[in-house]
Amino acid sequence: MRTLRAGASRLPAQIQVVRTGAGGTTRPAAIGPAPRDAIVVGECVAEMDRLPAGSVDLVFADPPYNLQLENALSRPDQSLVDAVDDDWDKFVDFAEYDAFTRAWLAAARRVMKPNATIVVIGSYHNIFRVGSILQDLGFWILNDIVWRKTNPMPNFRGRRFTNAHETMIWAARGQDAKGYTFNYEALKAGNDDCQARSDWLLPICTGGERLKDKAGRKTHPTQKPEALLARVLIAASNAGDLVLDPFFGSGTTGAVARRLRRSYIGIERDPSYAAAARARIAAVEPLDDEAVAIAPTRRNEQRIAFASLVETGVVAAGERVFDARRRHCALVRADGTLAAGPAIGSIHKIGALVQGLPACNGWAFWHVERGGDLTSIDVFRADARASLREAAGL
Amino acid sequence: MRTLRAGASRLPAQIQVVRTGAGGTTRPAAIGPAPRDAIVVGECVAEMDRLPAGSVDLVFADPPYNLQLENALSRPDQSLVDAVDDDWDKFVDFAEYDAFTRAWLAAARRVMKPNATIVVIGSYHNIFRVGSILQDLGFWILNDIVWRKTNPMPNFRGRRFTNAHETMIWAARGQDAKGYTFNYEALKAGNDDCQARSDWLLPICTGGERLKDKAGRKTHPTQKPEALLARVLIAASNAGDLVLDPFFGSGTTGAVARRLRRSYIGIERDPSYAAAARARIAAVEPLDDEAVAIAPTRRNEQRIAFASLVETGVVAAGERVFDARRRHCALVRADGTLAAGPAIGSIHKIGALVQGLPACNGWAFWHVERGGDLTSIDVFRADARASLREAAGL
DNA sequence: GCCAAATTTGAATCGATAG
DNA sequence: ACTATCGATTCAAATTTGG
Repeated sequence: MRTLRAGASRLPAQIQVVRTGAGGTTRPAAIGPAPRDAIVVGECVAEMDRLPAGSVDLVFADPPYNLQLENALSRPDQSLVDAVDDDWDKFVDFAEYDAFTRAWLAAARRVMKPNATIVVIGSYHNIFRVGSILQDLGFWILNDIVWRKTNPMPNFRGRRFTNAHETMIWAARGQDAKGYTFNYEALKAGNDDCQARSDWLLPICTGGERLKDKAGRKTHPTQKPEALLARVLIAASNAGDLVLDPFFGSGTTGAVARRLRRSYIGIERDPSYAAAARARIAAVEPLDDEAVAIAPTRRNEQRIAFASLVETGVVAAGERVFDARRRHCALVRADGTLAAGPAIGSIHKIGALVQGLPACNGWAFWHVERGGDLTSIDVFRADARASLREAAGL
Repeated sequence: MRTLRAGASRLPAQIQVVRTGAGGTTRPAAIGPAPRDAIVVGECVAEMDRLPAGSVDLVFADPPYNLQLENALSRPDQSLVDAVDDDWDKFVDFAEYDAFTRAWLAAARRVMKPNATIVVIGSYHNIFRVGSILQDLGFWILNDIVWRKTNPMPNFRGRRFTNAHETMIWAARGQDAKGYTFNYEALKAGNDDCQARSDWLLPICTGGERLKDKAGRKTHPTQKPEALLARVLIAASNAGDLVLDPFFGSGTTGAVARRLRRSYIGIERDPSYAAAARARIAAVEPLDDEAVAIAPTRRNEQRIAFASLVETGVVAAGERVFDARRRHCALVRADGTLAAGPAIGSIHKIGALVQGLPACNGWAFWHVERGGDLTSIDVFRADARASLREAAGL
């Protein structure tokens, strides 16, 4: 349970709902600056075509699964399973589903920034079509991610394995897009300092989180858990980023985006879903900046030159550096290079040379003698960074 | 360890190796009764075309994955990863891979009995192509099954999630094939009387099971674990059934089939792989008829990430954690890290930092306020474990 | 011989930047 | 588009080496 704090009740005035004309048929034009924190009622391809190219940082899509249910399914006690039988999940054949998929993925790709990524969730009914078309359109798959459900619906007929997972495909806009957002360090720190895997274990959406009408019927048949979206947004976006969800449904993406201080655009063709999403998001309290700011990573830390350690005397010119087991050693020169026999070069080059390797991280490899023990030169780099931060008033 | 029993040492006289003419180009004809317990050296499409239609009970296929590796990958210690760079995994583009896939799947479909099923394993590189083509050819997908690896290769660059699983697609010959084999009760009985799920946790193939040459080099780059094949054969075939593997490789399918008293046909185009498979299978001791039952693995999967407690709201992002005597405190961030002043890191790292210690068990150290009192976060971890066990039906 | 420590390895579409 | 440089990056399990 989340409790309200001071300021919690302020309304999200920035939430807008844009409506297409009745019928919601194709209607291009628009292409101003992309709206932020908006729900658009309309067809997703037409509405994406109205957004400016290269404007969103992340796409999360939960498209129709193209379930092929021919008969009603009943439980062993003869009660009826409330299956997905909505019009939006009816496709005549694979060709039609493929054409639909190609259209919305192409539209999504246009509005993605060059370094944006896309996450599409699906089941075996549709995910192979989606994955193939993603590849055909030039997307570059980064991972397929398995959402393992702690509490899946059992297989009542006993003719298959319990369908206990869904699959997400995470893809960059293209093979050359190397600068995509992946908050590796944050995910690792949140996972007992162990790198995050491609299989995620999470419960399905139930209980108080599941939207229901007054009669207790679920508002949307495939509402995704907020925990799933939270992990997606934390992994592949930063605070302030713009997240597009072309199949907004009950608005889980918007609710989590607002809580994590991302902006969102949700496109939904059913006005009643859009209304439910709007009310839901309005009740969300964004987290404090501090709770969602990007964790600093080693990648974006201040660079320290080994030469500056020598200049300041932290490591003395003329002393010797060793590897952790004293199998190799080298001489520190006044200009911040090392000498090993006739060879002179950077801490990395000489580290690689003495080991006969193509490369080496000299910061991790070399140590100096302090009080009889060996101390990694990386310790002195960390000290230098700390004093730099202090000097900067942090 | 399997011990030899009376009659155990009889040689598998029925193992035959059939060879195509040199070059192994297309060579139809044949179509007598299907061979049993045979390894055929040749191209899989041509060799399948020589088998009679409707003759096999199960197809297991581990086709080339179409990896598209451009550069060498080295570990942090500069050792080189032995990547798959074999000729059989070279395709110029997706179109060529698709044509190849369509050809072998169509050939396999012809030789399947009406109620036969097929299992194809792959990774995100190829599985979406395979799944789409299966559907296009009229196969009816029954499940996608996730093989979760207990010991996957880590992601060395920190740019993606650890690729910790592979995907199998299990499909019937067509939508109308209702009489396929699925040993539901056996799987359930072997799984603590709990329905078998679509996610399987198994180690990769290492140790004594991994075939190696005299120099210690692995015989085949992608040898699958026998436990995986055993579960497939137990689930989708019966003793005496004929199992076809068109990409036989090191012969895992044949070895497990022989042990579980199924017959097999293995097609392999590389004579040296076929020879290794033949020797391997000859050493396998078939189980007693009654012993052909299930040995399920339920491994400890108790690891709970602090991030998952935050995602599910058990611990709220934005709240504060304290040590038992409230001498230290930190802020819970949405990604499951803690913030103490400017420092951000895991529960362990920040616990160590605030105490000025080199290490700290964050689970034991940190507490949250609940009803005015402090509760150890380890209590919530224990709760999460308990509900996991419950969800697993234990 | 036994236990501890060190080493090896696995289907991988795995950098950024300056010049 | 290319090269050279800097320096960032790993988990589980089996096997080998050392004490």
